[in-house]
Parts: sequence; structure tokens; C-alpha cells
Amino acid sequence: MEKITGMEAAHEVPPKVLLIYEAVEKLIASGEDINSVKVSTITELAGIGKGTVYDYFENKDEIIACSLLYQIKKLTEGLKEICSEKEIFAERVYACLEEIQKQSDKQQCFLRYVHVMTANSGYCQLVRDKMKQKEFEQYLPKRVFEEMTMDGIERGEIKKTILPEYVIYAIFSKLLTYMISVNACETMRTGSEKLRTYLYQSLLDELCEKNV
Amino acid sequence: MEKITGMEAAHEVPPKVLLIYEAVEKLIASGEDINSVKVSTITELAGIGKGTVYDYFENKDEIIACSLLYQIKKLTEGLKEICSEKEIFAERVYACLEEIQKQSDKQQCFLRYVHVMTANSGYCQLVRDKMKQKEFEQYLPKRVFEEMTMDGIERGEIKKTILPEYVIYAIFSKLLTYMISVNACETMRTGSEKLRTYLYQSLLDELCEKNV
Amino acid sequence: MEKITGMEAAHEVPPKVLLIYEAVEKLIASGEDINSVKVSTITELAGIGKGTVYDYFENKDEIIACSLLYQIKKLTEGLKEICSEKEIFAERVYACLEEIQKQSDKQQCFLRYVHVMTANSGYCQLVRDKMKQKEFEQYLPKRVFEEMTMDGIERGEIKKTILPEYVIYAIFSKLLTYMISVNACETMRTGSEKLRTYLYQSLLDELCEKNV
Amino acid sequence: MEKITGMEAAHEVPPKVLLIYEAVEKLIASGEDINSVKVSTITELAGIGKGTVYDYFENKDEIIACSLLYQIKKLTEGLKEICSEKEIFAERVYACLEEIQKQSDKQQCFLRYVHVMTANSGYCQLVRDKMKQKEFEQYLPKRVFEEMTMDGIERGEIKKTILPEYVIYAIFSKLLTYMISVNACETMRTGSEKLRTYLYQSLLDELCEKNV
DNA sequence: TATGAATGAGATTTCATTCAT
DNA sequence: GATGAATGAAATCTCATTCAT
Repeated sequence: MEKITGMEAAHEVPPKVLLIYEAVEKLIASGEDINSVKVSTITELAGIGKGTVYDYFENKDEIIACSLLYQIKKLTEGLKEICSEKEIFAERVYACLEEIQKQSDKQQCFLRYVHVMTANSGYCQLVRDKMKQKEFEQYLPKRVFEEMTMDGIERGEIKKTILPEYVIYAIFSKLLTYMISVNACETMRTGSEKLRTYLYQSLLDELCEKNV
Repeated sequence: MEKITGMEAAHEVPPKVLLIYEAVEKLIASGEDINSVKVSTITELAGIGKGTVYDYFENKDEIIACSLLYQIKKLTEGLKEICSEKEIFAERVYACLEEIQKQSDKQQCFLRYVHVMTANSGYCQLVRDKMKQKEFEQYLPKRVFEEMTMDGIERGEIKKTILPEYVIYAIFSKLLTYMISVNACETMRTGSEKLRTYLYQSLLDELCEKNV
Repeated sequence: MEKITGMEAAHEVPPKVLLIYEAVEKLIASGEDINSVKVSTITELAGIGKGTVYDYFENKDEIIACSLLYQIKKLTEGLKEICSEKEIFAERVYACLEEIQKQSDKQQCFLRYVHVMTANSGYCQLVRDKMKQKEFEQYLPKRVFEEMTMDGIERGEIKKTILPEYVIYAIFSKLLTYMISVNACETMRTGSEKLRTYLYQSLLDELCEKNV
Repeated sequence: MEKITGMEAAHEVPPKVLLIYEAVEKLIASGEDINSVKVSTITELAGIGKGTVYDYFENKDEIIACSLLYQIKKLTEGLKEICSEKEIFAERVYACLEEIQKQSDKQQCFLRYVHVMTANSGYCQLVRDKMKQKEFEQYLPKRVFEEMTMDGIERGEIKKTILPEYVIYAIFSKLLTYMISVNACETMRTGSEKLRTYLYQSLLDELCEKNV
């Protein structure tokens, strides 16, 4: 049988593979360490036979890598959806920050993304390799921010002095700040609500024309 | 024998343990995944017997956790040193960005730090637990940034509207954005030099009083 | 459905079973180890469904055993054909040696035959059991050599001092020596052509009356 | 730890490895199929831990291949020993035939040798590759026959018309005939005793000067 | 004290066989 | 009848940890 590559569109994913992806997602959400999760734990949670995963995936690293790519795809789709509901750049940014905080699952996903980008484990390298493939480009969260920026520039919402390609770094960096702060908020005296508002404002100050 | 706790001052670390720490550092620097590094690989590189590590450490997680804490200690000391050579907040921030890029080993160390803060592996939890202990507080890189910030506020270099506790996250997230971009996005259109300048500028814009 | 027993005459073999037999033959010829060949590899090569073989065969061992019996049947038929074209014992022996070298497929088949007679794997025992059955006697290569010998004795071509039952082993062992030498000893100093001539001559010297 | 290559001299073989070799030998002697023998069966019989074999061998195929090479080494040494006790070519040949029949273990070993030379399994290919290495040349049974022949030619025991390099094939072929016949002797009317005598005589007739 | 050979629990992976379609 | 996705028992292999030397 043809193996899963992680490049499949959401509707192309076979039902059993979906069960696997969902099992991995649940395990991550429940705080398990992906690296030390057993294949048998995944299959048990997915309610399928242990051998079945090997019909679809080459090995354990592929299982995890493809599961993460699926989560990234879903995140991207979620953000696309959210952005399509807003018209103004500022609102879109805020909606993203809001969305990410609202759903703790997606928080995990975002942190996972950072984790993956900074690690050398077998599956992390694999995820990065797959993300670099042309086929996957359309599923990158980066794309959402890029489009958001293009629109913003076109409408004159974003400062003319800013290099368009930096906008994405600015947004990314703020999101990162937010995520880390929220994650570390036990030790932070300020609430996440207040912080979000502050971050949102400082991001807009940095990127947007004042009168907008 | 009393086991190593990771709270030891640099000069208290026994010579064999230092060999272990250095071996782990080399392995990380060479791109190995800490999680899947074998104890025997570490001891071979350290040039000591496999059983010896168990004279000093309880188990593998402790070996890795303490090695990382040692790296964090060294990073903190390095940053302290750098900051002590500069007087102005802006210069200090820039020196940190510069220092980190200059030394790829420290890049790895920084990313490793982030990785540890966002993962759930046995050793990551351990590192976090140990970092929360009072004894370790003095070795936290956060402290460097906090002191830098305190100084900056005192001297009026930093905007008054900014939440003091937020400054550290802002610096931290800029560093992270830079690291991830440089590390993961070889496909980046802009050079890392230019990106560093941009991030540095945007950070100062955000944090500092304009006339400074 | 009635399962295949391996005793079927060539024209009784169902078309799907023939596809299976041919697939196994190809795999052996291509240097695969029968023992470690997967059922799925056989069915894929045969171009049939994996479940289909279990309509015809009890289990994997039966698949392989019957495939080999089929090859033995074909070998026997081939040798019969060749012998029927020659009248003299010496010529028949030479023709067999020649035939076997000419067709590398049959070389493989001959070696496979030896392999099966000297191994203890499940399928080997099975092949031997089936070969001992009365129904299969007519398909044994041994029969060709026996008849060849009977004819030779009758015509006074073979030495009278020789044990008749030994003749077949003598022929067989020369063939085997030749096959093993050609197959395994690429480092042989003498060419296979010369070796064949030598073995042929020594066999005739041993078995035949000198003036013949 | 440095892995076993199969090229070790008998006295260099570590004690645990010797236990493994002996276990494999026992399993073969007891009629087990090497291919389907489990690693755990070997280690249990050897009385060592399952993981221990992987300290010495790369994988299962290496375990089996090296065990067989060890048997070949022992066979060669045994034959060398026997030959050193006889002075005349004819006696040496006879002693070899006798020795091989006397020890059923060595019969197994001889058939195993044929098996290995005619199969494509992972371990068979491995054995052949290792036998071709220069380091192993000294342990090949072929060497015993070659030396036997050199001596025989020097002493004028062997016919001058015979190519020296064929003598080994003649001996090998007779041994093979004998082994196959004995193995198949259930169906043979003549006893192995009588057959041996006959084979011995025919071999001497073929190779030796008549007056010797 | 230091060692590294030995261990075995437990992980990954394979693949013959089944059975719903 | 034919299929091939699904299974899970059983195999191979790993490696943290122990302990005799």
C-alpha cells in the first residue's frame, strides 16, 4: 500500500490515519512527551491494531511528523477562516491572538511548532524537511500572515517604511512573546488579558499607520 | 556517594562530571538530539566508564538535566560579562544579539533552552523543576535581562508606559524570532545581518524613549 | 474449495495458481531467498489479490512447496525431452550437463532442489513429504536418470562392476559439483567450460566401458 | 564494543561467543531450521541474556553466519589433524571419508556447507562473502584438500595426466556423492559401509597411479 | 573508585492470515 | 470468487542500569 507522506489534503486523509492523527493530538494535549510516546499507546488510543500504522507509515518518526504536519495544516486553515471573517489588518491580527489564546489545543500546537523548529530529533528534522517541500507550502501558517500583510499594504493600513517581509517576523515575534508569557504566566503578575491588549497595541503601533 | 544536583557552583563541579557536561555540550552542538543520545555515547565521548556516571547521577534524565543547567549557568555568566562591559540599555541588547549570533554554540544553547521550556520529556520537566529552586535563581539568564531592564528604567531609557515585567519577554521573543528565523529558514530572502538590524531597531522603538 | 496439493498434472493447474507458480519462479531466479519472501511479494508479482492464494493453498509453506514441486515437474519433463532425443548414455549425460548450464533458470531450479533436500525449513520437509508420495513418483528427476541408467546397462554401455543404484548418485554429484563450482567459486582459476568437459570425462571414465 | 567478524582465530573467540556458537551448533544438530530459529532460543540455550548477542553481533544474520564459519573452521582443523596423522594420499582420502561418516555432527556440517553454497538467504550470502575474504582463506576446507594434493603430486602418487586443480573437484564430488547417498540411504538398498569402500576405490582409480 | 560486560524489560517492527466488502 | 485493509502474535533489537571485578 502507498504510504502517507504528510502532503495529503485534509479530505484525502484515510479514516484510520485520521484516527491516528487524533490520537497523537490528544496525547500531546494531555501533556505527554511526543518523543517517548509508544506506538502501542497511539494505536490503543486510536482504537486500531498496532500493525495498522505500519500499513500507512514507514516508521514511528513518520507517524509523529505527519501528525504534526496535520496539526499545522489545521492551524493554518483555522487562521485562514478567522481572517476571512475580518476585513481590516488590525482586526485580523487581534483575532489571531484571541483565537490562539481561546483554544488551549492550538496553544499546544503553536508551542509544538516552536519546539519542532528548534530541535534535532528524528521527527523534528523530518517535519522541517517536509515543510520545505513545495507541496506543503500552501499549508504553512506563514502564508496566512503573508496574505494578511499583502492586503494590509494594498489598503494602506501598514506603514510604508516597513519592509513587507519583516511584517511577518513582527507578527511572529509578538505571537511568540504572547505564548511564552502566557506559558510562564504563573510567575507573571500581570494577567494574560491585559498582556494581550498591550501586545496588540504595541504591534499595531509598530506596523500600522497611526490614523488607521 | 552524594549525587550531583545541578545546583553546584562552577568551581564545585568534580572533574569527571565536567567531562560529562562537556560531552553533552559537544553532542548538542554537533546536532544530536539530546533525547535519543545514549548514555554510552556520552561516556565514550567523555572518555570515562559507563558505570561512572551512575556514581554521580541518579539516572539519564539527571545527567541531561544537569548538563543543561550547567550550560544555562555558563550562558548567564557570559551575558552578565557582556552587559557589564556596556552602560546603555540599547547597547546591551544589541551586544546580546550580536554575541548570540557570533557564537553558534551559544545559539544552540539558547534554542536548547527554549526547547526545554516548551517540552514535556522527563528531563525537560526536571530542568524546569530545578530552575524553579531558589538555589538556582542566581544562574537564570532571565536575571540578566531583569537587571538590564531595572537599570534601563532607572536611567529613563525605557518608556514609562511599558510594563516592566514585559520587557524581558519582549527581548526574549526578539532573540527567539531571530534564532528560529536564522536556524530554520535558510530560504529567507533577507540576510540574517539585515534581519538582526531590523529586529534590534523594532525592539528599541518599542521599548526605548525616542530621544535616547 | 478443494485446495491445491502439488500432485496436479501441469494441465490441471488453475490459471491463478499458474500465476503464483510463475511469480515464485521469477523471485527465485532473481536471487531472492524463498524462505524470507513475503506472501504479499508473491501475490503482487503474480498480479492477484493477497487473499486469493488462501483460496487455493492452506498456508505459505504449501504455496512454496507446491511451487517447487511444479518446477521439479518441469525440470523432469525437460530432461525427459532431452534424453528422448539422444540414444547413447554418454550423450544423454552430456546433454543434461549442457542443458543445465545453458539455462540459468534451470540452474537455479537444480540448486533449489538440492537446497530443499538438505534443509529443515517447514516448506522443505513438506516438499520432501510430497515427493515421497506415490502420485508424485512419475515427476521425479531421479526417474530420468534411472531410466537412462537402465538403458545404459541393457546396452552394455555401463561397466558391469558398478552398483546400478550408485550410478544415479554419481551423475547427480557431478552435476552438483559443477553447479556449486560455477555458482559459488567465481574465483575459480579454470573456466567453467573446461571444468564441465573434465567432469563429463571423469564421469564417463568411471561409469562406462572403455571401448564404448 | 568491537563486534565479532567471524575472522577470529579459535583462541580469540570470547567465552560468551563460544556459548552462542555451541548453541547454534546444537540447534542445527537437533534438526532445527537455522533460518527460523529465534534469537531468544539461541540465547536461552547458550544460557546468556538476550541482549548479550547484540553486544557481539550486529544482527541475527551475523550471529548465524559467524556460527557457521566457526563450524567450517573446526571442520578444517579436524581434517588437518587427521591428514597430519597419515602420510599417504590414499590413506588421507579414506580417513576423511571415514571421519565424516563417523561423526554425524560433521555430516550436518558438511550438508550445511552445501546448503549455504546454494542458497540466497541473508546469512548464506553473508557466509559466502566472509569466506571470500583473504583473512578467512586459511580456514577453508578446500585448503586441506589442496595441500593433500600438492603432497600427492610431489610424491608421484597422483596420475600425471590429471590437472592438479581438478583433484580437489574430484574429491569434493565424491564426498558429495557419499553424503547425499548416506542421507538418502533409507531408499538405498546398499549399506553405507559398502558404498564408502566402493567410492574410495573409484576415487583412487581416478586419481592415483596404479602401482601405488 | 572506576569499569564495562551483561542484562532483560520493553520498544519497534514484521507479516501470515482473516474477513467484510 | 476475489480482494486488500486490518490485525496482533511474535519476532528483532535497544539501551538504561547493574554489579562483579
